[in-house]
Amino acid sequence: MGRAPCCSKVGLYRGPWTAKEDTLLKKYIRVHGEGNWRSLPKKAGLLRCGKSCRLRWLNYLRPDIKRGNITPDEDDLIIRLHALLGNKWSLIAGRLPGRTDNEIKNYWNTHLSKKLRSQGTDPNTHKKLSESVQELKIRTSNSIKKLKQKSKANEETEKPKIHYPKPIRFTSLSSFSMSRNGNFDWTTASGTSGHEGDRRGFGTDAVDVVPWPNLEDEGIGNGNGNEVGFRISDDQDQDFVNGSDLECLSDILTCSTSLEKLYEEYLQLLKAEEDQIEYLDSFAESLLI
DNA sequence: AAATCGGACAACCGCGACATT
DNA sequence: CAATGTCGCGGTTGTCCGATT
Repeated sequence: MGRAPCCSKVGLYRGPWTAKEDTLLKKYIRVHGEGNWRSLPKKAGLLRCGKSCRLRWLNYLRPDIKRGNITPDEDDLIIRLHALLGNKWSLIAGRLPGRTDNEIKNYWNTHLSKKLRSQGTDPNTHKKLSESVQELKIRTSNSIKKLKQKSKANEETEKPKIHYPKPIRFTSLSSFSMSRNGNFDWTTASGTSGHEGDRRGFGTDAVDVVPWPNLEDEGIGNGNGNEVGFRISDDQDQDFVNGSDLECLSDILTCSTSLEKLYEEYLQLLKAEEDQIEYLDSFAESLLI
């Protein structure tokens, strides 16, 4: 249950601080020191709430504040610390003398997150965006392989059926993103490719591909519980029993061979990074002590 | 020259943690 | 132990200002 906002009191100023207010605040703190923010405004002759005074002092008036000109070294440090600590701006600021949490937060939101994105890195997870996409592609091809096997089995046991093409509903792989907690963001996955006109990869065939977060249930996942992939929805399985569907799949499966190679390389990279992650973990612990 | 847009950053707000009564 | 007060944090909003149309 939240308390009433302290700045809603009638008669208190809000918005940008004037030079006069700054002077009053600095003068008061120089004499009496920081703290007692609740009573400070009254004593200092300011018509501001204590929170506002505290913020103004910590983020702007404090004498030891460095302003602007964040160096490439600081850039790098912020990125590394963010990778370790997440949005713990005060902790990050604590490692950067003269920088405030607010400044770092703003700098992150306006500069660094864009910089990382432009480098193909997810600013929330610090993982390569292409890796996320690659993983999804691999899982898709695995799903299709399974489906192909299933279709073959069906062919052997059932008479061929004629199925008319249905409009495709295939979500664009390139539009996935990772959320802060490491899950994929499916809300962005429909978008432009969700309409009937977009039939990339599957020709005119009817495939309804839906998010499939529980790959482990099918023995496909690697057991870490964080995987997301595709499955072809059950009610569409029958659409794959005719030959034309499988022809379309062959292109994808050819592609999946090279994806398997890429996946091998990816696993090797992961292995190589394990040592580095171990080092970073111990570094993070040292920061939090 | 005016309008619009977008980046940068200061300031606000809600809430949780902790301290005090 | 519960109620209340204070502080600090992180997310969001508002405003300023330069660039672009």
